[in-house]
Amino acid sequence: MHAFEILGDPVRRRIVELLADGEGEHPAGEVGGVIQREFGISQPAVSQHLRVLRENGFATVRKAGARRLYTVDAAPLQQIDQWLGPYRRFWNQRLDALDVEVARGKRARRAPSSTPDTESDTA
Amino acid sequence: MHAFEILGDPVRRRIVELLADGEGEHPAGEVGGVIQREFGISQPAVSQHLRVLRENGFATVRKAGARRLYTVDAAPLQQIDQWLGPYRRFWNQRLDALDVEVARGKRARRAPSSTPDTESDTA
DNA sequence: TGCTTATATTAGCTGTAGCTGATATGATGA
DNA sequence: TCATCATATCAGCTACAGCTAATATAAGCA
Repeated sequence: MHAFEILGDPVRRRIVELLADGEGEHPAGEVGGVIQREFGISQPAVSQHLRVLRENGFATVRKAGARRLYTVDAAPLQQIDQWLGPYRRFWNQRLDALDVEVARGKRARRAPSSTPDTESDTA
Repeated sequence: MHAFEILGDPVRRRIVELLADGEGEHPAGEVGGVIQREFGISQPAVSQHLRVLRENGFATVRKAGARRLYTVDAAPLQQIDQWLGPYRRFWNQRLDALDVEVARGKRARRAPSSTPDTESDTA
């Protein structure tokens, strides 16, 4: 199941956001409570979404007594980030021309930028 | 309809890839042919996917005689890129810790993040 | 004019994702 | 040992995404 498909669901997207909020682990109930309030869905529904996230590498669980502590795993997100790679040129080429220095955070020491593009396609 | 949902479908994902391949415009039939071969679906199916992409800002069309020339529009992709923003720390901090010096080519001495949580939950 | 080519639209079918209610599992405290 | 949390699982329902076959639209060509 592709990462995009997983995040296609707004509930799962929100769960990932909640899991990534703050550092470290979040008990299922904590996240679940928020989701149930925000989306008006039942506890099993949330649990099923958590399962999908688990089974697809978006989260890992650890048992702590009766609780299940969830941690977000960013690997699939990074995968999306990589898929996005080739398309960045579409909005980067504008930035390049206009204000690459500003975008970088004024860290330009000198302005040598002799080779701004590694591959110049002449297509 | 959220960008993730659009790209959740493998056919649409592939269409976006094909549209972004090379520079500029692609006739519907060209893309459609590839898709039909790769996925074994009908022409209307492709056309419907193209419609979804159109209506959600992933592509624009121009009529050229009997042809429809499609161009990818990266705006929704950029939106995803932005959504991804907060999660980059997960794979960037590893880079930071491990080989930021290698990557940057010089030694960057970072102060340890003394305030990890900006907002304490008082809700 | 009519045939063909390129593409879109429509109507209708079907599989399945996501939901709920009920229930299982297992830790916890009295 | 039992009642009670915390969470997961299961069975079954339903809406809808994506498909196809048929057809519409419109341009190109003889």
